[in-house]
Amino acid sequence: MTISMNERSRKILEAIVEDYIASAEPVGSKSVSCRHQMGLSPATVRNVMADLEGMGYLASPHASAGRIPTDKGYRFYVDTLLQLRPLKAEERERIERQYASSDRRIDEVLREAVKSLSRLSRYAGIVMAPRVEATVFRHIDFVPLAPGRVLVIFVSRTGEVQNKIIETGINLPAKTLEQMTNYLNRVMSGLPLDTVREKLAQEMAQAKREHDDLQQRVLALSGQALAGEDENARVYIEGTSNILDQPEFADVERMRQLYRVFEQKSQLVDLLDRSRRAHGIQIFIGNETSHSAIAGCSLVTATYETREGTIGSLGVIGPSRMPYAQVIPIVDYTARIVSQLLEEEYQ
Amino acid sequence: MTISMNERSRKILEAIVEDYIASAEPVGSKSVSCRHQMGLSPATVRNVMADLEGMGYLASPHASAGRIPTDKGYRFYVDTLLQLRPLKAEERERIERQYASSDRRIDEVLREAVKSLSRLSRYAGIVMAPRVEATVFRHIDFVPLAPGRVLVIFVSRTGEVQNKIIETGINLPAKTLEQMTNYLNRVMSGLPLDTVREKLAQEMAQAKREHDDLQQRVLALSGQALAGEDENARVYIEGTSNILDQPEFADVERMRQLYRVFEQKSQLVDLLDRSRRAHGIQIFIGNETSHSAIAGCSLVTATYETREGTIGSLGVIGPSRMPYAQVIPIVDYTARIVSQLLEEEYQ
DNA sequence: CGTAGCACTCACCCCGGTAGAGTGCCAAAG
DNA sequence: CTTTGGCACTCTACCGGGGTGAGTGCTACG
Repeated sequence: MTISMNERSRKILEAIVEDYIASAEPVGSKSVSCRHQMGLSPATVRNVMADLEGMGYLASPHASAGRIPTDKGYRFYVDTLLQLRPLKAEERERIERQYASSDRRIDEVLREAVKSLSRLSRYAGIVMAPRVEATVFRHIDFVPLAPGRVLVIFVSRTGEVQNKIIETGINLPAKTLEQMTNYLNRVMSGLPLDTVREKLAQEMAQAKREHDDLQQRVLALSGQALAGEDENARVYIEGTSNILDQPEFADVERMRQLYRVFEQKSQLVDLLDRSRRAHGIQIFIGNETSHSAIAGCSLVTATYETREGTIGSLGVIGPSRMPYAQVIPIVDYTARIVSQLLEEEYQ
Repeated sequence: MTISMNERSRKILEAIVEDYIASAEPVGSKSVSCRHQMGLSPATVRNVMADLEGMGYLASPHASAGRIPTDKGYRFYVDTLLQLRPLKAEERERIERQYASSDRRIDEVLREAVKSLSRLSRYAGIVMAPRVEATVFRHIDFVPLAPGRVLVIFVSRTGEVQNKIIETGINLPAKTLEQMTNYLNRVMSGLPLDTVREKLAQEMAQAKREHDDLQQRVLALSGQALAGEDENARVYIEGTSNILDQPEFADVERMRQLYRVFEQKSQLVDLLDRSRRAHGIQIFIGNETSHSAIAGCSLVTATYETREGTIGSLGVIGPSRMPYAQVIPIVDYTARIVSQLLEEEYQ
């Protein structure tokens, strides 16, 4: 009764995880010994399986069913057993084609990415857009809509447009707004947004000293327009109904829980944000997410980035019983393509 | 065996529909005769129920269950039996408060509306934004992003912002763009979008005659930017997971179908568009939608409008077994509030 | 025309029996 | 000491049957 993970145990764990991924049914000793002709009798496999269960890699739903992998089992599989199935040229091409028609603006690209992820993985695609803070100032514009109400439009270098209507209280003359537009566009262009914020604050202080009330107000406007947006609105999800086809979600209560999570998004924001802080591919399995509502689910994520650093993350969410060997390359390649498209925009 | 709908039959139909709405269980003759003490024995009620079934207002799931309303039954109930339960002052206030923080821009207002609808009805809220064609030109802006790529921003009178990146092929000088911006903003401001389109076409023709290639190109840009957007993107849905709580969706297959519809949206676009063409409250019950995927569901919609006419529609989607008496006033009042908020924007 | 009574019909639940899959353990073989 | 074959055991899933209860349809009567 070895308590170590020798070569044989690993092979058997691998076989079980892969069988279970393929069939969604508890795997028994016999099927392992037969289908993976490794010259071992069912009895031997049974012994090993008992060990693996003792070590926490497998669990049995009930006494006389086969075994299914635990979260720990999946983790071990993903970390040390998994052999990625690289994408075929035609698959890579298919991914690339997806973006051909897109207008290369970041939100367009991300929207295509989320569609592509869900279609290819047959699970739910999930993408988190960069925080506005991470963007670079390109252009600002004030459009007076009515006395006391101004629409502020802000464009980032990558062509993202943010806009906000601000109640100014008093009526700002169009002339002042125009002058201010020109000034800001000249001075701030090309600066990262946090720098822009600082500068605005400085200029406001100066305007105050000079008792230039009008200018102070317009600067305040700009500051408001650049204020951070709703975190949850930055998450795109698509293909959630794919997950409904999975047998593990035949249970209505679990579906409900999962859809609450999709609708609420905040837990996804949390995970994608954690992923963003890391680098490259990351995998959250089941309870590792520490969000019990998505127990039984895994998240495969990757970061997308430009040469100025990581700017966001994207991935796939599906049942823990997921063909990681295929999903990981899909997520990985999508992240690369997205990075590349955005990089081109940066010039 | 009367084949007419006399007062008594109507009362009984009403009782059955309301009991079924409240309980989600087939209602039997006894419970009708008891709970609605109308001085009739179960046997009499049975006779009437048999008639109602014969006329197609009721159906029995199987021989010895009670009866449930058919689509036709709901239709009759809604059209001639239903007594609306008007909103209490506090409920109206609660709806209004929802919009207090919104920035009154149309998409903000609609986003609040869809949230409010789903929260109040406890079903899914659904809102369709106006078509761009219905809006009035307010402002256009060109932001050169890179040589050969221009971001075109278009603002409607209500402060909606649409933007699009256009590949121009050749490099348009900033000067030309600026002149053109000024010109277009002067000439087009306040015109409805279809008029703007026509005018653009005229001006392009003229530029062509005058061999003013640059100007012709910029005009073409503007035209492209005003092109219609994706229909499906105009639909907001929220609170879909509310529907999962309904007992009629305990069946996984139906949930799947429904979620496919929510994700795909095109069928909803169709219904909301039909609703928009009508006036005021409209109710689609079950198969009346002629979309079999949402069988068993009803849609309560209303149009929102300004003094210039109907611009969009909003409503609630839930099971046909829906407390119409409460849902209809909610939808109605929401549409009024939205109309009013937008009207204020129009000045 | 309304009502009471009665036989009938299903869906639902609980039961017990069975088949099948898979395990755990043990003793024998390599 | 490891592997294997054998065997008893366990537990689930599946089936068929009887009982129960709700609700109906029909008929006869006031």
